[in-house]
This record gives sequence, C-alpha cells and structure tokens, in this order.
Amino acid sequence: MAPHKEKKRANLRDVARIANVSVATVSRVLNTPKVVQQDTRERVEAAITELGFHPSAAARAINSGRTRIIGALIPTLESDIFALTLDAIESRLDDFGLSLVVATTDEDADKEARKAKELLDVGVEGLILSGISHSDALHSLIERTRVPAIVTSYYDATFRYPTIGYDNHGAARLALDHLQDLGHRQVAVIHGPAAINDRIRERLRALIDPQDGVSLKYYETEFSVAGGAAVIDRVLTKQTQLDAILCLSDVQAFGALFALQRRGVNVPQDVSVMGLQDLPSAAQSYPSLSTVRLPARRMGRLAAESLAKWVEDDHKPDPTCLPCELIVRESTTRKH
Amino acid sequence: MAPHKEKKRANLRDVARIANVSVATVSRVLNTPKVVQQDTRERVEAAITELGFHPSAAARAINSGRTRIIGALIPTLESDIFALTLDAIESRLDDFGLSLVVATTDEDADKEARKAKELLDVGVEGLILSGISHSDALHSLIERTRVPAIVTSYYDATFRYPTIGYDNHGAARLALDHLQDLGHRQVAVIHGPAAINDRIRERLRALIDPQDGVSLKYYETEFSVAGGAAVIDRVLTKQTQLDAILCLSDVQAFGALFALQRRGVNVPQDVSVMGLQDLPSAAQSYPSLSTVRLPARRMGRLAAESLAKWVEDDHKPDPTCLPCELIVRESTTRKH
DNA sequence: TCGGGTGATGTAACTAGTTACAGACCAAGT
DNA sequence: ACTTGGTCTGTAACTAGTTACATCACCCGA
Repeated sequence: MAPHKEKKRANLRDVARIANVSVATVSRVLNTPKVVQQDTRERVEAAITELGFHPSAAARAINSGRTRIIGALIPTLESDIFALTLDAIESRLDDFGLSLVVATTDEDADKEARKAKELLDVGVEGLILSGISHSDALHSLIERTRVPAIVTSYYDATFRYPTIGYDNHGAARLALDHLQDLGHRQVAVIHGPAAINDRIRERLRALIDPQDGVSLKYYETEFSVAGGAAVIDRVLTKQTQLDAILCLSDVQAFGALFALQRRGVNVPQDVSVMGLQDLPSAAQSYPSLSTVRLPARRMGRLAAESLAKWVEDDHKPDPTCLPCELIVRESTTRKH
Repeated sequence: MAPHKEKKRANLRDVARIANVSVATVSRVLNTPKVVQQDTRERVEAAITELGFHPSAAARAINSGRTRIIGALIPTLESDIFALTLDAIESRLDDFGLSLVVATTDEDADKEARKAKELLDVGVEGLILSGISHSDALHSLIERTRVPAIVTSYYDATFRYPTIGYDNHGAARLALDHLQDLGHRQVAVIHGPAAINDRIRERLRALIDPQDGVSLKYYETEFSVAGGAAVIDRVLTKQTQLDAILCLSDVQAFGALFALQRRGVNVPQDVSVMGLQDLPSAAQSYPSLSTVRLPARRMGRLAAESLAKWVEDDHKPDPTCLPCELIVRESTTRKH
C-alpha cells in the first residue's frame, strides 16, 4: 500500500497558495473582508471552501493574547443550586462572547487547586469560584498568574477576591425569625456537612444566639433529599416536643417533608418545615415549602457580567450582596 | 507621572535571559526536566518564580496541535438529567486530562449551530451533542472541520455520528407494559414538548399501538414540576375513568403527584403514577415513584470515555445503547 | 593521542496566525 | 508631465512556545 498522504488540516498558507494571494490577504478576508477587492475575496473564499479551512484558535489566541474562555470551579453539578447558577453564568457570558469551561471540585480544596491549574493551562482569562474556603495552592496560583477571580454563593466585602453572593447569614436568620414569629420554640436544624462548606457554616453562625427561649438542636446529614429523609427518625426520637424543622437547604427540606409524611406526621399541623433556597419545585410540592429565596440565577448573571467587564475592560467589580427573600407557603403555620 | 511600563506577562525568552540560558533549555526545564543539569535547572526555576512565568496555553496548543478541550452542547443545565450527565462527563474527561466547555442551546437548533461555531473557534477537539435533531448548519460545520462528534441521550445505530444513549423507545414501552401488567387500561400520558425534543418523540412513538384495550390520552405540558402539576386538572376533567398516569419524565411525575395529593386523589389507591428517568429523589418521595431508570451518569461517563479515545487515538466509537431498568416503587399498584 | 560515545546546551527553524510597513497601481489635481 | 492620494496587495516581522540538529566538553578505551 502506498504510504498515506498525511491529511493534516489546511492552514492560511495553503489557502493563500491555492487562491494565489499572500497570507495577509487571506487574513484580511477573514477579519476585515471589506478592505479586500471583491474578485480577490471571492477567490480566497473559494479556496477556503475547497480546503475546508478553519482558522486555528490557538494561533489566533497567541496573537491577540486572548482566549475568550472563562473557567468555573464549582463543587458539583448534581446540586440544583450550582446547576442553576452555572446555567445563568453560561448564558450571560455568551452575551459577552465568552465561553465557559467547567470544572467540578467535590468541595475538595486540593482537587480545586489541581483543576484550577488545568483551567489556567487551558488558558482561561478569568476564574469563578464558589465560597471562600480555598487552598493556599489556589491562592498563590491566582496571585502568580494574576488571573481575575471572583467568588460566588458567598458575600464577604473584605475577601481577597470580589464576592458576588447572597447573604447566607441573613437568609438563615430570616428563616429562623419566621419560625420564631409563628411561635415555634423547639426547633430542629437540619444541615449539610459544615466542615467542608463555608456557606453552611455561615448559615449556622446565624443561629448561635436564638432569642425568646428558642431551643435549637442540630442534625448534620448528607446534602440531598435522602439525607434530609434519613435524619428524621433521629429528630423525632430526640425531640418529642418538636415545633418546627429548619432545613438549611430545600433539598433536605423535601427529604424531611417526605419522611414526615411517611411517618404520618402532618405538616404543618404537627410540625412546621422550613427550607432555604427556593427551588423551582418548592412552590409545587404538597404542602408547598416555606423557604428563603436565594437568587441563584441573578447571582450567576451578575457574576458573569462582573467578570466579563473585569476581563474586557480591566474593571475590577465591587463586592455585591444580593438580597434574600422570605417566601411563606404552606409548610409553616402558627404554633397551636 | 512617568509613563507606566507595560507590565505584560513574562515569556520564555524573558526567563531565558534572566537565567542566562537559551529558550530551549527553559523549554526543557518545563517539559523534560531530567535532561537538564541540576544547577542549570535550579537557575531556570528561580527565574520562573521571580518573573511569575506561566507558559501560554495558546503557544503550546499551536505546536502540539492540541487544545485538550471538549465541547458539550446541551439543551439546558436547569434539568437534572443534563446536569447529572454533564457532571459525569466532566469528571470522566478529567481522567483523560481533557477539559470541558459547556454551551447551552435551549433546544434551539440555530442557537446550537451558533454555539457550536463558538466552541470550534475556542478550539475544541471533540463535540458532545444531545439527541439527533440538529440544523444543517451544524452538520456541515462538523463535516468541514472534521471534528469528532458523538450524540448522547439517544440511540440510533444508523445515525451519522456515533450515538451513546439509552433506549427511549424501550423505556417508555417498559413503563407502559408495567401499567398494563397491573391491569390499568385508561391511561393519561403526560409529556414535554414533542416538537422540539426528539427524545420525547421517541418515547411517544413507543406508545402508538397499545394492546389489550388500553386507551391512552395525551397531555403535552412544560418540562418541569410545575408543568406536570398544571396539567392535572385537565386530566381529571377529561378522564373520569382514569386508572393511571404515565409521565414521560420524573419531574413531571412529581408535579402530577403533588397536584393529585393537593386534590385529595390517593396515589396509588385511586390512580397509579409512573415516571421515567429515576431521579435521586424518586426513591424518597411519598409515595416513592415507580419509574424507569435512565442511566444518565453511566451514559455520561461512557460518552466521555468514547470521545476521549476518539480524540486521542483516532478510534471512532461504536454506537452503544445502555439498558433501561424498570423500578417498581409505591406509586403504582394493581388496579382494584 | 586519536576516535567514539555521552550528556548538556545552544541555534534556528518551525507551528499558524496577525499586522506594520512598503510598494504597485490608478485616477485626479496642479 | 508630475505630484498626490487612495485603494489594494505583498513582504516580513511578530506572537510564544517546541524541537531537530549542531556543537562542545568530557571521559573512556585503543
């Protein structure tokens, strides 16, 4: 068999040769077609079509110094809140002509640093982080490369990177106040793993000094519907005088809701259940879920916008705290 | 004020100058450090640290001809099934040292083609598509650039790109057969927008010739919990002799479940409810949801693997159909 | 002392684009 | 007739890396 002719991709020079023009002219046809005479342009375009030529992204990037890629480091895509945020980020970045590379970290700081390095190797021009707990390796990487980085899902005006987040502390407070206003005093607090998650820690911090004789008992469980459901037995055993359950995330609240129904406990007559986040289905469940709305989509859009402006115009964004909103639905009611 | 010295990024030549070696040596320190003498290497490393040097991804890519980036075109991240699949894709691609750029299409073929172009401009080496409905523009783009492309969420061995999917037709059939086996004859089928979604069309196609006196009535609604809930009034009005509700997605099944509970209809005593997908919460809800499991994570992993091998070793994958599994839970029961 | 092998390093060409500058050409103005 | 200006195109340098090949020092054995 004859040795296969290496069928590598056509480049600018190939097109120039076929069209019988210089590389500069081909480049002009691609970038500023109006300055090229029509018949020349048509000849070049014919050559481009003939060869199936597509300019190399890398070669363009090397000249412009721009890749137009933004990297996002998020704990996981399995959780609605990150998926929602990311969806908003992606579509807003697209408005600025920027693409989004996603890397998941499983809430593991070392993995995050490793993936951040990969993102920078890919050439991202900006980085979106979640929360404020990161490894020194990541910090020094960001410092060395001077890549613009912003933090989402958390607000702290003094943090080393601009934070575009919501008020986790205030949201938890809002939820507890609501239960308190309804007369509830014996409250079970169900929350995800605090050790690895600064958003959860911040929410818990809001609950440390309950007023008016409110007593809080804490239950840490997996961050999922199953986690919320699994912990209910423990809650019901430990707290016979239970007024309300405050779940620091909606997914766990759904788990709690289901598990309570399964045990014949009526919500909200026997016990009120409160979530935190306002998932799309919170308005639909039966009973519908009282919760505090975290503006995930809005945050995603704003984060994307802010980073885009930083990358494009070197305009570093100010930290922003988006407001949370108490959403009262059927799952909470006044204590009888 | 003195004109600011342009503080541009340090490059290989800068490092070479500071370390008093040639560019080749610096390159060797970066890529094959063992061939460089220790003291030279240390000098270079010191220079790298001093300048905060980071090699340019674009320049590397231009030489290797590789970007190590894969692009995924998915309808939306708001839907769990895509978020789950994407999470699996991302983590599996990472095993191969590949990064993932995400672009959402909102199930719009023109938008998909536009975003595909952007992905190729970014330099993706491979493309992951969802379903088999795409614009001609996308097809010709893929043909011109000869970029490896695979399809997920759909199986069709004869399709122009390899499909790594599950059997939508078989899954729907499995669900209907289950209801039939339980003695149900009057069945409401709730499904998402068929016009724009080939997965849904394929599921519907499985239901065209029901046997044994089974009567199906169709209700198209939004692909969401709210959509599933909103259509229930219509279902209950139109079908007074209702045995079962078959929802062609779990999210809609949850909506149906909630709406039925809200109206005092007992599931499964009064009516059986069947989902399709097996979301993580399907096992937790009350009643827990009978459904057909679509192996979203497995599919994501396999798709990532297959595309990675195609990109790395030029080994085009074979179409693969992953099995769906009937999951019988509490929401379906024998007709009384 | 010479040839050969090895190891470390440098030179320069190469990747695929963009672009500053130069030059050719043609028409209009002086 | 000669300059001027504008349009179009080409040459070559430039971006930031990698790498084939050349070079040189050094050591060993003949």
